[in-house]
Amino acid sequence: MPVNRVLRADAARNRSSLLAAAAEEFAARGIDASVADIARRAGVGKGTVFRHFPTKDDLLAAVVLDRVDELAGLARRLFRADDPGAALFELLAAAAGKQQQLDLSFLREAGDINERLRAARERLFAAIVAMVERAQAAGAVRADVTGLDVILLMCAPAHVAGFVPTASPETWRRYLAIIIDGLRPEGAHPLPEPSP
Amino acid sequence: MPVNRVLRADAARNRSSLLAAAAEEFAARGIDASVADIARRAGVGKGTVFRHFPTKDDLLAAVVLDRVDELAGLARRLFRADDPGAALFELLAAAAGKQQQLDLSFLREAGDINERLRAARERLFAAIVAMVERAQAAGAVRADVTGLDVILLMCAPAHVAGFVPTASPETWRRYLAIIIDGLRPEGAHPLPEPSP
Amino acid sequence: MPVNRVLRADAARNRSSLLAAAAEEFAARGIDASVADIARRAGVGKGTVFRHFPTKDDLLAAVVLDRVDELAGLARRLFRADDPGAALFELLAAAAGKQQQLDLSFLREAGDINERLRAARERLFAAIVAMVERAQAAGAVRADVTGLDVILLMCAPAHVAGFVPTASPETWRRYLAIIIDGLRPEGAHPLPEPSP
Amino acid sequence: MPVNRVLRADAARNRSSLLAAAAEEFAARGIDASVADIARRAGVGKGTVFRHFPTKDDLLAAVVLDRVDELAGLARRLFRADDPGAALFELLAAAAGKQQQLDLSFLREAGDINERLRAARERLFAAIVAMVERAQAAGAVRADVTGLDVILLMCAPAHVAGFVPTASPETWRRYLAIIIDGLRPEGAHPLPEPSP
DNA sequence: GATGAATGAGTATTCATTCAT
DNA sequence: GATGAATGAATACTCATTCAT
Repeated sequence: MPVNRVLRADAARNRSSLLAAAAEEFAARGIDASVADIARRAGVGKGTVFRHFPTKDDLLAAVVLDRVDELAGLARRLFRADDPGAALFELLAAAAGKQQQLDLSFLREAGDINERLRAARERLFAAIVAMVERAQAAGAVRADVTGLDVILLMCAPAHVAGFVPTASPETWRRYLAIIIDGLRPEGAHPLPEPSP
Repeated sequence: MPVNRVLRADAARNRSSLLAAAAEEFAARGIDASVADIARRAGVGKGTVFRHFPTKDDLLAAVVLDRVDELAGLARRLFRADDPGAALFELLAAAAGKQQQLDLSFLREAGDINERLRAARERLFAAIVAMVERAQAAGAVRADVTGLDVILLMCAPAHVAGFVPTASPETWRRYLAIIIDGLRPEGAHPLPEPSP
Repeated sequence: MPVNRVLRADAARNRSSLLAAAAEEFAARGIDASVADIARRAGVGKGTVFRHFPTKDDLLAAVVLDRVDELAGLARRLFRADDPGAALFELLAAAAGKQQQLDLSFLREAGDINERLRAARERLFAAIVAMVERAQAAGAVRADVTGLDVILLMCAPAHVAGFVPTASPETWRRYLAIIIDGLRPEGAHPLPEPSP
Repeated sequence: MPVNRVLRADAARNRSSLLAAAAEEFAARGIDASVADIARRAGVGKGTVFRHFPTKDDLLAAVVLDRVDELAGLARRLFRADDPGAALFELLAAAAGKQQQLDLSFLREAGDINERLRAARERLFAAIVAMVERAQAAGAVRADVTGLDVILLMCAPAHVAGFVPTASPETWRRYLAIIIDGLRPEGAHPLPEPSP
């Protein structure tokens, strides 16, 4: 049993090295980052990657799961905040900042994903929906947008800031601010198309 | 000449099949779409792709060039419109609609691109910058955004609408409307971070 | 019929352009020269190459045939020369010079070759064998070599001179001279291995 | 360490199978031998070739390096021999024998070759030059040839013997003997063209 | 007859995944 | 458990050959 314990500690250490290395590589090279590079960056053999994550996709899912879990935790904490609008916008900023490191667009692929990831995503989405409703009730967000609208739009700042790799790594904040201004009730024009 | 013409007709048909097929494949599978798949979708042999476009990158560039040229033409026409704000927003809608078919994010790779594509992109960007300034002068767009901000943000609606493939193909219009509301002077909050 | 005549003149002109262009390309790029390049150099379409020579190999064979025919003609002329040794060495020089432009090593592939080429090669070889025997009778060539030995060795000068592309195009003459000295009776040492 | 050793044993076995297979394929099909064929002959997967040799050129270089190293080692040993002429001729025989298995003509491509191969080649060439000079001083080789001449000529026997694939695999000895007779001082005629 | 567009088999190379050690 | 060697499917691209015009 102690032997087992030690091995587990090793395995756990490897697992987190791998997650960290994968996050960095996916951020830097996109979804095409190679398993070999991730293994090298984590300082383990290629085979170890596959012992922990049966598939490259599973590794990616695990990385995303980390981010989603962090966001869901933050959402839980922010839900009780005094200013519902500020709380929502803070969550959106956190989400956009995460994406700066990893395009969460992966979220969309709902089909053959990890079950745990799907669950975490649902938790996060439910939290965001609730926060949006609270912010709308407080008059901080226009009434004609849905939680899903906000979820989708929160992916935009990192995406468009990524077009200018030479810019400051905080550039996404500028575009989030513009989008948030679009989400406010003041000066809102009627929206075409229903929310999906 | 007629003989030549006829041959050209065949080749031209193949060329446009290829451009169409490539646009669809790139839209569906991203930049990693395979030349073989494009050829198959176009109903031609693999070799034919390379006869028309010496490189996969050239094919991609040609597809994007098509879109960019159309947009640049529209921009030229809209620049003289009576309502500068409406004109700009119409151009953004056209741009977002094009992207529904092809992520123009390819635009960012300024490095080793086709010379013609670079030129067309510059033309388009210059036109957008001019339209933004005109719209700002007319009070239709907030004063603290730049042409580049608008160029970047115009890529967002197609991107986020793409996350919900089951939604109406016009869903991007909803998100463009929200972003445009964020670009208006009414209710604008000061922006963090300088424009890149 | 006159029309036919004219067309034939055209065809003949194309055929010789092609042979010339092919000789140059094969000499410059080796056996991997591309049919497209040959056609371009000859100023004709690719299809025309295949009208005249059903196969790239047939084109190569035709080029070689030209050279072999020239050599066979020279051999016929030289056979009656006064000095059998000088005559043989002159023929070898002519052969080595031809190879400078086209590696005749192609001669070896006896299998699936053009029938005409095989016949021409046999004529040439027979002539060389006869000249060698005459030169041996005259004491100009050592008695223990065969015609085939001489045929094989005559391919060496161009081959080895080709290793130094920067050298004078006449460098092969130096190595032919050394080989010829090795073929002379003076200072000949007994040969190991029978002639193949 | 033993574990590592065992793995190495496997890899080493594959590496030598590959070198052997490559030598045979390159000898049989020339430089255009395909990596797939080499892999098949070696009984390994295509990927294994590239694990051992990052490039087809690297594989070719490794094959040639093997031969060149063996020759350079022999040259070092022979340099101290009593009979300088016999020593040189023995080295030439070894070189010609090696080529029977692989046309060293690859040696000529001085451009983008492996650094190790270039170094080994220089060592070998320097050794041959020294042996030639020693043999000339001893009167075993004519004074008007250079080390480079000998280097080039030593490639001829294998080349010409290769024209008769049905002959004894030792046939090259016959042609080397003739060329060596041409290199002796006895009966030497003045050479045209300078040494390259 | 001539042309060059179309074709597809073939090439070197990459990379996720498996497995012997 | 960990390692990295082996694998082979996949990819962009070339080129001899065919064929519609």
